[in-house]
Amino acid sequence: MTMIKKASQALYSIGDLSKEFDITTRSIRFYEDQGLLAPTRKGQTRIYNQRDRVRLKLILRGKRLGFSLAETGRLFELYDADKSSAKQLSSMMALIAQKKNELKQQLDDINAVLIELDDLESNCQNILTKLTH
Amino acid sequence: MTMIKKASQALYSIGDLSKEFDITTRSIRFYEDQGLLAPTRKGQTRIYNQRDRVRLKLILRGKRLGFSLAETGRLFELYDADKSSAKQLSSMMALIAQKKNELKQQLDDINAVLIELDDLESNCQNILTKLTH
DNA sequence: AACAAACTTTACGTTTACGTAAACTTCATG
DNA sequence: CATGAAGTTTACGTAAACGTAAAGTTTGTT
Repeated sequence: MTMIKKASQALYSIGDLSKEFDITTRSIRFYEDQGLLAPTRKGQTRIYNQRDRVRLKLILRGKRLGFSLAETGRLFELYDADKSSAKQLSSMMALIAQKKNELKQQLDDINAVLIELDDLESNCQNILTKLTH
Repeated sequence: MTMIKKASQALYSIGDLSKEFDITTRSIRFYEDQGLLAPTRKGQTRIYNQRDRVRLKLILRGKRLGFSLAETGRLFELYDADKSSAKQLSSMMALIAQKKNELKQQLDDINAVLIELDDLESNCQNILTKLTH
């Protein structure tokens, strides 16, 4: 409930995070189950630090983008991945390039829908003005 | 399999569309089941016209954006909706505004991820050059 | 001490978006 | 005419992402 502080390290309970991001504790535990979070424990109780919190934020951003949890997990792996071998690195860059392409496609899609909605909106506005006039 | 023409109206079989958009016929029938498509019939067989095809394209664009089929359905309804009453129109415009906000949020999200991926990419490129050098 | 609030695990249920198989009809063609 | 390709319906199965109890522990407060 109250934020736990310990040597200038901000710590959070599962309830803290569920309130902050307006999700259920069930969801947070599920993300852990799927390997996307790994809070420490104090006894049985989960303790989340700043990094965990950022991860959770990233998970939710991914969801807004229509990423599956598995996809978001793969992105996490990309960040944490072993960058020691050239082979690793180039297969990694291929993945990055692919993701970038998907996202660019998504950008185009969104812009298209936005234009259509703008169109529809001004159309509605027009009819409305005529109606109330 | 061959495209059916009839007085300059382009018509398609379910197989045509499944090939064109690289999806299964099962999916197409499912979209119909959910009320997103309504092809005419020739006997038992579904016949899709240009409008159906466009709709299908929009469904798939929606999917790329992470829309549920229900959401896409609601968008379709927006387009087709009754624009006769001022009440209808304004509640409709509220919906449009909401969707626009969601999409703008999504735009921001995508741009953020793209920047991060660019970052990660150049990072990788850097290490790779040093490694192979 | 007792009580509520917040935490825990376990486990079955639910929705969405199809996959997959079975069993059938229709149609062009060798 | 049979046979293969493409269409149909019906129906059960499945993965993802949780929802929703149930049943128990821990902790701070009255």
